[in-house]
Amino acid sequence: MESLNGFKRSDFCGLVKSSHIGKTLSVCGWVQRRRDLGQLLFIDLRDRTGILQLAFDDATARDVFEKALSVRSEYVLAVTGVLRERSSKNKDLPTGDVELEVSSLRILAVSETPPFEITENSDVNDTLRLKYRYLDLRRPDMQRAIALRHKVVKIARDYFDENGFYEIETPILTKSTPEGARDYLVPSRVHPGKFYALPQSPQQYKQLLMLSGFDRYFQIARCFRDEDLRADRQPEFTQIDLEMSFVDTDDVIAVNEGFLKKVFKDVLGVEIKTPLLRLPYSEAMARFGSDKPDLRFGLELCDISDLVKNCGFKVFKDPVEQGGSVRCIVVPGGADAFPRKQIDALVEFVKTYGAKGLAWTRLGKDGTSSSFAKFLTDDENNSIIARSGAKTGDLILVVADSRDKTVFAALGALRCECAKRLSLLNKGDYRLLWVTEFPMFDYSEEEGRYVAMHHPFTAPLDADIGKIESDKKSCRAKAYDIILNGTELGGGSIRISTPDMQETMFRALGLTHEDTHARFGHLLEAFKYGAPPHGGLAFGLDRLVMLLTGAESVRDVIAFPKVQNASELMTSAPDVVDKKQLDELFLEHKQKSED
RNA sequence: GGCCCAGUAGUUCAGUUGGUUAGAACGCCAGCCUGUCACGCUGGAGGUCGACGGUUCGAGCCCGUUCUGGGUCGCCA
Repeated sequence: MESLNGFKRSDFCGLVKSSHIGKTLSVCGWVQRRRDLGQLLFIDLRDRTGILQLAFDDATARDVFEKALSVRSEYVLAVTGVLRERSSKNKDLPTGDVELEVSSLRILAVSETPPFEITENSDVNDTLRLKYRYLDLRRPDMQRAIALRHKVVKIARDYFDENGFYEIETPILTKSTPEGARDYLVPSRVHPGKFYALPQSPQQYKQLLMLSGFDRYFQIARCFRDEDLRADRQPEFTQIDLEMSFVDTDDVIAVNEGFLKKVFKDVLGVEIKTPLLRLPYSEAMARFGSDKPDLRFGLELCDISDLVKNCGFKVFKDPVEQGGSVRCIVVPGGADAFPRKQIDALVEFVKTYGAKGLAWTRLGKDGTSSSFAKFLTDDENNSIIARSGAKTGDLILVVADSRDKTVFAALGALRCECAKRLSLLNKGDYRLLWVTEFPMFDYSEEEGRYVAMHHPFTAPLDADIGKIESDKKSCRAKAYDIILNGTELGGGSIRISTPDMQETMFRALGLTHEDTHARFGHLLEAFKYGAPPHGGLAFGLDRLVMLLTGAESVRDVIAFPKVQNASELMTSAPDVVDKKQLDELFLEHKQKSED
């Protein structure tokens, strides 16, 4: 192996231009491919910018040529030579007009044959990719994703700086709070038996920074939640987190629309029209069955409860009587697009969302078939078709349930599934919107009480202040989510900024005075000293980058992600630790408490 | 915690009704080759069919359990 020994890189491989022809260049990188023609040898050298062809000629530089013969895939080279025009050009390569005639070759590192080829969009299974993540990251598409992620972070820093935000770090070792996700806990050595929690978000700290008078804060914040993973959910993730003083909903929305506009322009060259659409939560649910609607296609929900509330079909009639609803979507052309077998699959699909079944009517060109028409009168059937706007060739899909929540969940998911099956989702189509006026409270079946839908520091709508304790069900919050193509990109709220209101909120959540003060005493105490009205928002950086790159999982835009069981395949974290480490944390505590 | 999908050579996959010695492509190794660029040609090496158990005269294939990875429901203020 050789050292650099005075070698200085003059250029990156992928950035070499035809205008450099005749100049002596020095480049370094990894061997992508070797083509041995006998007395002529080509090596494609790769760095993060791209590929440059190196040429070795036995006749003109025998020593270098013979050295080059030993080179294999992924060896690390530093070479110097004169750039020359190729006799035959490669149109597929940005540097395809030129090649480097190598006069000096240093082999800086050898490499074993990698367990998979380092190529664009390689189709290797995730286990292997993640075990050798450092090799996976060499692939050009991964390099681009990570570079794009850097660019988004850079835009965030520049944009929020230009708009008067300070970047301020908040602690990683912090205090566990109830409400919300499971915390990751870190045992304290100095305080045996006590634990830090890793932050689920910097929520309380950023609010306190507003109280401290910093006016505008942002942070590229690592957050931790000990919950099960999904394609768009990692236990450890990054937020672009921000908070502003003396603002209401419109102010927070405006500054963040500016940020999104800039990101889309600078990263994708896409012009986003602002102000963005805003949908109240209730309308989003009624029209799309979701608080994160995908607006790239229609298939809107239609409420037919009133048309079937007196019908003879118990499956429709009973849910309406029990306070639920009957709703449908119309799939244009669905009568032909979805044969019986596919409809059966859709029936199974909605069951995973708790629906008991899926009723349907196919308005085929050669006649109508239906799973429920025979139970209704002609008038009832016709009124459903009229209300839904279904035409010949369409398919009507109906979900009935005694709980609206289930109807929305099933139909909301079903409309996305149908869109996917009909290929209605166009790449390059970016539909952003705000969902606003979320309910303040959500009833938790598990806990048998109302919990904060957003978090307990969220302020109610001015019009609903009186409902916090008296009418939880219809009390709305100054909370807003930013949605892109059916994915929640971020969310935030205007916060409660007076101790009275905060105490009222905790009381409404059924927390005792003792609980409240043990867990949030610092916040309540702080609010006594003059908090400005404030609010903010946090973007999921991973999700934003995922959508910008077109990746299907946040794993593809995180350098070292975790797998579904929250372990990391490369390092095998989490892992057992030495007994000595454990004893320091727990044994001494145990002995003390036994004394 | 539930449901669904996948696991065969280094990689991506094929493998018929359960039947002789498990195949292909790429990669790897060797030889030949002066204009390749997914170089080409010739030859070669390479397999605990994820693991364990069962059914069977016989299992990559059928059954059970389990492990690993993925998707998803619950969960994720």
